[in-house]
Amino acid sequence: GNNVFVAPTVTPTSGEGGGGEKKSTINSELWHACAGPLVSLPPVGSLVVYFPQGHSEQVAASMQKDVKAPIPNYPNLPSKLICLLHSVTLHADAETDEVYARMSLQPVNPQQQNTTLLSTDYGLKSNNKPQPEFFCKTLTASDTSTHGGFSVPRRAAEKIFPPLDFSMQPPVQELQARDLHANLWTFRHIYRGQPKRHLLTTGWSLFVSGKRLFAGDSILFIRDENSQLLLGIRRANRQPTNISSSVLSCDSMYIGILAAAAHAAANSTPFTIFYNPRVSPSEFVIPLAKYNKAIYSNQLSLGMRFRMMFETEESGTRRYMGTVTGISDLDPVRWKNSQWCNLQVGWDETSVGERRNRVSLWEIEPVSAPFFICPPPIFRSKRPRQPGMPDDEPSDMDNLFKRAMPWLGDEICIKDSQFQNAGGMPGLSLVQWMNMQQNAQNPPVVIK
Amino acid sequence: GNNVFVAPTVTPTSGEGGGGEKKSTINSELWHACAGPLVSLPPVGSLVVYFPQGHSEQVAASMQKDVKAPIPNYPNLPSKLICLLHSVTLHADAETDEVYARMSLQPVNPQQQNTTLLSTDYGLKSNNKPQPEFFCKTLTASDTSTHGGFSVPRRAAEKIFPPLDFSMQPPVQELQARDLHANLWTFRHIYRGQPKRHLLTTGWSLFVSGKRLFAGDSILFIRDENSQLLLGIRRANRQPTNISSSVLSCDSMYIGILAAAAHAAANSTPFTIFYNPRVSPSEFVIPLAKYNKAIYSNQLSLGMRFRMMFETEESGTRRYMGTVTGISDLDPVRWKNSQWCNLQVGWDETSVGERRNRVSLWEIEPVSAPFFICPPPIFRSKRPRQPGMPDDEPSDMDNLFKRAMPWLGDEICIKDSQFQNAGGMPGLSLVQWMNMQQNAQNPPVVIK
DNA sequence: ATGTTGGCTAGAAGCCGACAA
DNA sequence: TTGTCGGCTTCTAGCCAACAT
Repeated sequence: GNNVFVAPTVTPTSGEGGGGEKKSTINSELWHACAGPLVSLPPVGSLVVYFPQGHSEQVAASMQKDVKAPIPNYPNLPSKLICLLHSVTLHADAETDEVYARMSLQPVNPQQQNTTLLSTDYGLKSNNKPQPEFFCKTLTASDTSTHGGFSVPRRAAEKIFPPLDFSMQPPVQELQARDLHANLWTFRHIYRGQPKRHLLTTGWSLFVSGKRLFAGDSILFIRDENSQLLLGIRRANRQPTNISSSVLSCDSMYIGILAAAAHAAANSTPFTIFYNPRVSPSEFVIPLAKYNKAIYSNQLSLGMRFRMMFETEESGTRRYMGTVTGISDLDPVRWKNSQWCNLQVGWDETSVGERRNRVSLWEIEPVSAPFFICPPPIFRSKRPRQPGMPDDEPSDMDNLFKRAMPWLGDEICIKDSQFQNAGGMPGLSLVQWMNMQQNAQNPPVVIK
Repeated sequence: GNNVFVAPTVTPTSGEGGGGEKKSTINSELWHACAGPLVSLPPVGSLVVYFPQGHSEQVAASMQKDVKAPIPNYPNLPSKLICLLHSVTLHADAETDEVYARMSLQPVNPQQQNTTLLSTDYGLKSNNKPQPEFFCKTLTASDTSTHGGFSVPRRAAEKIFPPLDFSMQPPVQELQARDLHANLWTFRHIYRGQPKRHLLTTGWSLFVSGKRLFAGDSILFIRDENSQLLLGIRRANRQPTNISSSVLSCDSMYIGILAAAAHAAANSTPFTIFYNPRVSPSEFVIPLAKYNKAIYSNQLSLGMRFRMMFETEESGTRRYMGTVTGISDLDPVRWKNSQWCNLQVGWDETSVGERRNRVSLWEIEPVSAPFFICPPPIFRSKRPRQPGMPDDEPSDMDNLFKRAMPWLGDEICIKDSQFQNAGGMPGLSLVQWMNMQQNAQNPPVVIK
């Protein structure tokens, strides 16, 4: 194809405009490994849809508090903003290793669309980056106790760690791995016991106490492209971290988010947001192409069946089946006609930990296609799907879409200042698109 | 006097309006001991002057970042707001034990002054609350090392701790003290060694590691009114704590503060702020009476000599002499005619750690009085003042002011809805006062 | 294949007075 | 009066294989 220039999602510096928060030197593969398999950041230079409501909910989730407060209305702040994504930098909290991304967004002013709006010459999301070799293990009580070391899953040790010299008795080596802040950690890796197993001994307890890990937290190791060992952590869903920064009230935080977005929207100036994938209940910066694909391709209806990806314990993915049980605004007063999490859903398997009961249209894969009532059997996967098994290949529906509407692919390439080439709907100007949004808020929705 | 009802500065609940941040169960004496001897919170129900600029600077100080960013202008947000102080609750950060206060402020709308604006029937600042017995010690290397315990200053142990049974050999007892979160800490208190000294042994190291204390940090003990032992900590000025909350950009924080204040000012609705006394470079919520006393009583001039209180190492106070070297806005663009920190000053003693080079008029005590060139010798303290000695009794100038203008006392009592009784200038209505503020921003200033 | 436990040991934590400052 | 140190003791951290699941 035309993927001659590959723009990395991460820009190594963050020194523009309002920034200066902190320089990003984070390894991108490690960041994504920590963020989880479902998190993908929109490519720099592309158009995205920003939902202030979802942004607020991220703040709400990081406190343990609901919004519903005497927050001023921003009548000029719509429930969604189309923005140009200027930059994305990856970060990790110095205290907790929590990963987050800093994005600079510039609201697109319809009047300016024919000027040099899309002056960045390209923005590309490479979907075919190889998933790096990695493993993820949830720490047991024994792993975190002071009594011993870390028991390494056999597969993991053989896949990720440098091979041991098995002529030694017992086989031992020194392991070195860098964390998100590029700090080096050293472990003694030994293969011993009856039956034999891989263990990390000396150095392990320093790591556990240094990172303040507890049973239930997870550790993950990956090898980067230079086959250097990297390590990250994921904490269990403990009580929200930032009880409050002791310097800023929750109210001010909410207001700050909304005021910043409203001001940026009014002036078409860039603003800065933080996206914390493991705190946010749902993404709130969506590639415009993904949004359009979902809104204009899916026949949405009550009772509709769909599938949706979730993350597994071991950082894999699997799909769950669900049914749309309601279509309504999450906050009909403040965010009327927002499409962010406006679907109430039920799940086929109620078994394991409660799943979200509100999702957005672009998060789900309808099982009834807009063009076929049921996909022809020839497109179905050969082996029967097993519940609980990893399910990583693209879904049948994805393939269907790609055949039916090749212009809606996952790869977006912006080559000039034309709206439609930046992810917009084909044949529509941005002004037309936004008029559609205002006049008919849920265009192709059919309520049975 | 008429101090029949004594309103505590702390309201035990915080469940009003936009609140719900966290319930405050903090011991007021301990909070103030941790905050330091110079921190006094305005009484609930009184009028205060709020400086958005100072509030911004508190946020700036808690990050390591200057403001100067693409922050929208709030043309309707003046450099100072007169507010009714609805509530004050005391808090302590769960992670760091940092103390801070949550204040609910309602901007006073001049049009409403004759209505039920001051419906709270009183608001009283009792200045004669006895300073509780306390001591404060900066931890040494030995105190924080794992090699031993804590060496208790002799005076401190005898004044604060329960008396030992000196018939025992050696005298020992178990000590229990609660921290700001009401957690109980237990220490073995022993009097031994050659020469004899008070030590905390068993339990001490748990405390040090639990609170993550290092040499240079301070610990303080007080006895509350029930002679229960309480303990607090004060950290040395390490790098700012909240590097950023990983969920909110600095920009949004600044904007949030300003937008919240602007919205509240426009609608005369309450808003919430956090005041962190050990982070803020200077108070930004000033009792209106204190402000007026300073603005209308002090003949301000370049080269003026003054004294100002500072906190000592051991949490005492002493005064330093200084000279006004300049009068200018700290930020003439954004905060024109703000009186917050608009005095540039130099200090007589340049010796110990750099003192602030910008202060506000209400923080200083002019040495040349408006009524006397030099106070008559009869008012002078009998014993000569020694530099470096604690200096706790009211200054001569304070006494002079109290004799000359008894209505400007430290105790403010609001009995009805009259502006002047709530701390305003005698004989002036609030509208007149605000007009003065707008027309002649620095009324009695004389530039030589 | 891997979580937990008892046994053992090396080394850190921690109590003490000596000795300054 | 109190900070630091050497000496000594105690106890936990931490390595090991056995055993259980």
